[in-house]
Amino acid sequence: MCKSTDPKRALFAELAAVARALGHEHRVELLEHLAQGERSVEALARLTGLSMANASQHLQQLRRAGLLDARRDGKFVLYRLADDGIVQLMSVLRQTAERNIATVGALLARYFDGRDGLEPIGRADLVERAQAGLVTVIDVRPREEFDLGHVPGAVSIPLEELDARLEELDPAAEIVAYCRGAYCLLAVEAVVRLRAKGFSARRMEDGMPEWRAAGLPVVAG
Amino acid sequence: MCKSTDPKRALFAELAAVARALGHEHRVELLEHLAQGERSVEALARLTGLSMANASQHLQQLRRAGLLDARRDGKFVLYRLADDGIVQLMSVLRQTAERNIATVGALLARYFDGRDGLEPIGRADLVERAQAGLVTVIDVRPREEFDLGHVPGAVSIPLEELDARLEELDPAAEIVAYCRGAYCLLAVEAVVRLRAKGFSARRMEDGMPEWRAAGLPVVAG
DNA sequence: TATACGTTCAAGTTATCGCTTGAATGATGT
DNA sequence: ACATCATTCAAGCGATAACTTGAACGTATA
Repeated sequence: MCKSTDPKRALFAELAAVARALGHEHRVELLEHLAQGERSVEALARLTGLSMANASQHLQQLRRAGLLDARRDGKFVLYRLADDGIVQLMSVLRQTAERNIATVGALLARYFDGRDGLEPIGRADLVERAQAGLVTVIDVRPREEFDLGHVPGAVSIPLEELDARLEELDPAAEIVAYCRGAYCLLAVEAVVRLRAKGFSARRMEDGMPEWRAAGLPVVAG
Repeated sequence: MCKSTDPKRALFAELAAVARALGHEHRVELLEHLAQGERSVEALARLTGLSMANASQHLQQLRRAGLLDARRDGKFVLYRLADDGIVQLMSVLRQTAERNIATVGALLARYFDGRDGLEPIGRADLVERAQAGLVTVIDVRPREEFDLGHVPGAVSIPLEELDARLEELDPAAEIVAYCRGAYCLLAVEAVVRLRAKGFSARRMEDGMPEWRAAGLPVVAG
């Protein structure tokens, strides 16, 4: 039979340990933020609404599971994903959840279909049409995140500034908005507002982390 | 900002719930067995060494997470994976664990490198060479699992019978063995024994569940 | 109908997890 | 050296998960 049951068991235990690290709402949220780039504990605590001590503990748990790396920069400790493959792991987890959990489907239907009728545009299509000059790509995340890395050629228009900067956009071109990922609602909101103003707008599938994970070029600064 | 924080939180919670379902050694092992095909609670309890009540509870937990389906057949309740994509989820989880956890690498090194020097053969290569008649494919799992589904053209030689059935194998052909998956050691053991007898033997990458998940043909019965 | 068997349920114990609070550590700037 | 700030550690509480035991449920066989 499978000769040594010990190492098999140990492997199962390791897999379970990694899975358990993903097995908490707050840690999933932390990873979602960290998929954007490295962040300090304080920034993550603020973004998630967790106490510093609590955020720190969850981050250390993720680090112990091998999902995060930490480095010190001055008085801050910056965490980041240990590996770009972790985005893929989150993505597959999300797909599984979407397929299997009725409530997820319902949530998505409620918050996407009703607000954003059109299918999102795929990354490959987007690259093609952007090169042909057919689309204007806008990045609706906060400028801080834009600076850390964005789609080449994209214009930074944080959602708060969108209404004030409509005149910058070409009404003849199709506008494609993107933000942090499949479940970030920034881009959905942007599309809804743009359509209300008569623009032809769609959102890009997923968001920055998946773009990066797909090996597509990223511009920083 | 991201308009409603509620649905986002709910989504994180759902992802975490799925991950938490994978977050126990025994449930990972159960899924690994179920990747081979549907099994009764009794069979799974026997395979894993768990008590029936305990196995039942873990299975129900996996079912609640949407990872398993159950159906009744006579006095047995048969569980199976709710979705072939779950094999992919397990696979990505394994890859992440391998990349990130030193101990997993060490375990693999200890139990594979020392026993099975050659790289495993990829599925695409295997299909090609099998069609050209260059290799003999053997399935070293118990016959019960072979019957539930195997690689077309493969010969069922459970590991226990291998030594007694060496004369069936062509010493001139290359022999490729496969079993349940990347961490099943049946095929590794078979390769070691065959090489000791002078055969040219390798193992196939991964195993039956991944073959099935890759969309390659499967023969049953 | 009665019995056997596989499975699930319910209750109870032990261990672990998540969170808060308050103190300790480590780097920075005056 | 001192104060400041970001982070981590340590202790304690409440909640949840894992496992065992014994009983209940459903289905097939005598």
